[in-house]
Amino acid sequence: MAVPGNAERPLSRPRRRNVLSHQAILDATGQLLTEVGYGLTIEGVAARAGVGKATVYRWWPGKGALVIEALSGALQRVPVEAATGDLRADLLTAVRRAIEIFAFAPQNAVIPALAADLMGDPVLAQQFRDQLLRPRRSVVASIVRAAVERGELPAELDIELLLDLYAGTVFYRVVVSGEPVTDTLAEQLVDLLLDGKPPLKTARKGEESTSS
Amino acid sequence: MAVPGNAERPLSRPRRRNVLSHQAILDATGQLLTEVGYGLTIEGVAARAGVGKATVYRWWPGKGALVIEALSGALQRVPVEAATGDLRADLLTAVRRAIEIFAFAPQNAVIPALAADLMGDPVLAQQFRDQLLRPRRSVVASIVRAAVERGELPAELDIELLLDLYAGTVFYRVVVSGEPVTDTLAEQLVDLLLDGKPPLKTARKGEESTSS
Amino acid sequence: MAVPGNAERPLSRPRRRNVLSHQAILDATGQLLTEVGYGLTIEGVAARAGVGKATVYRWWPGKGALVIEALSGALQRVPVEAATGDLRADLLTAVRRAIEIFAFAPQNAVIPALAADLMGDPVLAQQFRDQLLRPRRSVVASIVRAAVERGELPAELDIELLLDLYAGTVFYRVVVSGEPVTDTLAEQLVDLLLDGKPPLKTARKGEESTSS
Amino acid sequence: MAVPGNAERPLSRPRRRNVLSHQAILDATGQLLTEVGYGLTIEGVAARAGVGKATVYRWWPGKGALVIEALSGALQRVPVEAATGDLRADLLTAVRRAIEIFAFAPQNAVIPALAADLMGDPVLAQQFRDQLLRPRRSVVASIVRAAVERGELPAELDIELLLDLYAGTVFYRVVVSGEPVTDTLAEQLVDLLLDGKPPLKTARKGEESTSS
DNA sequence: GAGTAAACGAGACGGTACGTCGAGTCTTTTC
DNA sequence: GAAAAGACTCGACGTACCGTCTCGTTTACTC
Repeated sequence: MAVPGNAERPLSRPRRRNVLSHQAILDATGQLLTEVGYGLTIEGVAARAGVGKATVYRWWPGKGALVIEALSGALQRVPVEAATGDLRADLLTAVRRAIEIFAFAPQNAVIPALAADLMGDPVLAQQFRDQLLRPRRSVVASIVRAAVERGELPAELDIELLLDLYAGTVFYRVVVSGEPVTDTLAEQLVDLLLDGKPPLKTARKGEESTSS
Repeated sequence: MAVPGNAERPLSRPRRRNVLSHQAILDATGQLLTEVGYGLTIEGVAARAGVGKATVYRWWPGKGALVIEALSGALQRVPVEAATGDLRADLLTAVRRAIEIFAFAPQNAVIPALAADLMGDPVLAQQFRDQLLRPRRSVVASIVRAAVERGELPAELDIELLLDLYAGTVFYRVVVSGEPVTDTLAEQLVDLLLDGKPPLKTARKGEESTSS
Repeated sequence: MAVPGNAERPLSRPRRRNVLSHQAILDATGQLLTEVGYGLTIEGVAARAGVGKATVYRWWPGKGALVIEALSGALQRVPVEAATGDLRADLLTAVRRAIEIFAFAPQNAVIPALAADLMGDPVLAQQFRDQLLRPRRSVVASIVRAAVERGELPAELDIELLLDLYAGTVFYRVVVSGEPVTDTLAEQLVDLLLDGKPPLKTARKGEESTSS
Repeated sequence: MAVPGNAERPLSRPRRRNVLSHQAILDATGQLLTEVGYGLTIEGVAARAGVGKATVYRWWPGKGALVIEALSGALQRVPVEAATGDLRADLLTAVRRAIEIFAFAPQNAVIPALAADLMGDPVLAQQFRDQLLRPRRSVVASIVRAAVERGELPAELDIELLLDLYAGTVFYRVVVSGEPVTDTLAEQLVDLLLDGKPPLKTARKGEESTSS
């Protein structure tokens, strides 16, 4: 692959960047995301990071890309819970995780705002899906795929759609319909996806609601 | 419509609003929504409507409320397709309708952007749900409720969740995951919701994709 | 002239402007001119005046026009010394005045910098000449013209050139050649202009020098 | 040069001694002076010269010094017209030369801008006068001095002032008063300086005007 | 049908942030 | 060991909108 002898030399573009500034910008972005959400400004990030605005613009085309990279960094520092091998339990964990992220995490308002920006910028959308979405989806996808291989689920299962079903429902409740998001919801979703059981208005257990 | 005499007399307050300006503002908002989307500005609306900015602010607290009212007006001018009584067919129509709105309508990017604004403004969220969401949901809800009463669906069916399931999945595909939104998706969703059939990667028919 | 009945209606452009802001901007400009000279910034002027930048740009196209107007206001507050009727004395006063302005006034560096900007902006040049230059020149011109009418100077005297001769010499010494500007210079110039006496290296009296 | 045997290696890289870079910088400065005038930037010069900004700053303290040196180089390549020995003719030539430089040369706007910078920087002023001004002035000064020695002009003539008189008048007309600069002006100036004739509004011959 | 008070168009106001440019300094890489 | 390349902080640019606030001017309700 590489030319023998000087394999480490990046011939095309060395692109020297100041690692300290770079990290300070991402840290400042992370802080401001929790403080003011997606309404943060590049000017504010630069000031917080002790950096010139131009330095931010040199490396990121805009707020969206910057936020995605900052979230991506935070994401990688969150450990992935190990799969137990129990499909129902693992899927329930995944749904609860989605509920946690979309409904209760402190910066849960960031994702909808960011998502809205994706609609008009395919490049940004690609970056978002590659850096933020795919890593998380692939964790659940491999759990489901293993179950398929064990014969617990149909061979032709549309795994991507399964993922969209539970994540989309939770997301939509939080962002659009405002219906309550409780742990019962997680169970209803798993029952539907694994057993085809239609969602019933059974007695609810936890009654946490979004409401924010 | 107007009762001759004093039909337009507001009961409580001498709300002497200029009906022409009011409508001009809503019209301008509608035009700008299709032209530049949710990125429209109050300044632009006022200019387009031939109206002072203060007149806009006098009647609407901000961009969100204005857009909701404009969309609501447009919504009322769209006729509701009659229910056939065939549950599967009517539900399929509803899903296709959601796909149409979220994925293919010219201003489909408006809803996510507006939704993002709802996260930080409960009053606006209430307005959105009352004026835009509930009317559409109640159409489908009554279709489903009729089927429940006919015994075609379980008595305890969680209708709200059913609505969130298909709408959320479509919305999430368009806005977040970017997975393709095709007519096959509509059939998969209906199969799952009515028959509990897990979504399979069967041969797809229509292969329209979102692409935006 | 005006249509009877509504004579007071300004038909063209009323152009409401906030007099307080307007004056605060000019005052701030004047202060900053003495403090930092022509290197002042619009941003600094706006901040000092407690005004938004846009307000400055609304009424002035740029730094040059703003500075001219500020200087013009200051100029009008300086009383014009009365002509004595003694041509030599009055002209000497005028030359000394030019020396004062170009060589010793606190903001004497402003005029050259401003003048340099005039070279590329005919509109600004016109404004400068109308508002700053002409008022001062016309004072001296009328003194000289009176002397012409009394027969003390030739009827065909090129008064404009006379003005350029002494002002230009002083200006050039200060700005370009750096030669000393003393009171002897004033006398040499008057001797040359009134009597045609060539400038001699006579014993100098005052030996003030520019040097700044 | 230093290394024996392969002294002819200038083609490999813009390397080594300053000579190549140095000249490239001066050339680029000259080009940009004619293209954009004194508004050129160090960044632009460096880019045009194919040189890093730091290289420019290593050898020149700023834009002013760089421009002076570039102009000085150009000046030396202009041949000095020989003196005829006819004082009036030679002086007329000198005045016309000043008119040419200040009013009609393509970069005539450079000198005022540069001059404005001199006001705040005595070191730069000294450099300007040594490298640009003195060479030209000494040419005319020696012509006049020769006439003094021949007895054609008074022994005590203040030659420096004479130079400032005509150069300053021309400069001032172009930069400040905007009065027309024609060939008649040259004759009026010479008449005044040599014969003490006051400037008259005689019929003008050439009516070229500055207009810039 | 006159008086009057609101709502109106127009747009100026103090602000915030935008994204760009250049200054002058500093660091890394290359020859 | 000089210098190319260019990243860095800083500050100002001129623009766009924000939401508030006068201005006179309609208008249409009240008396």
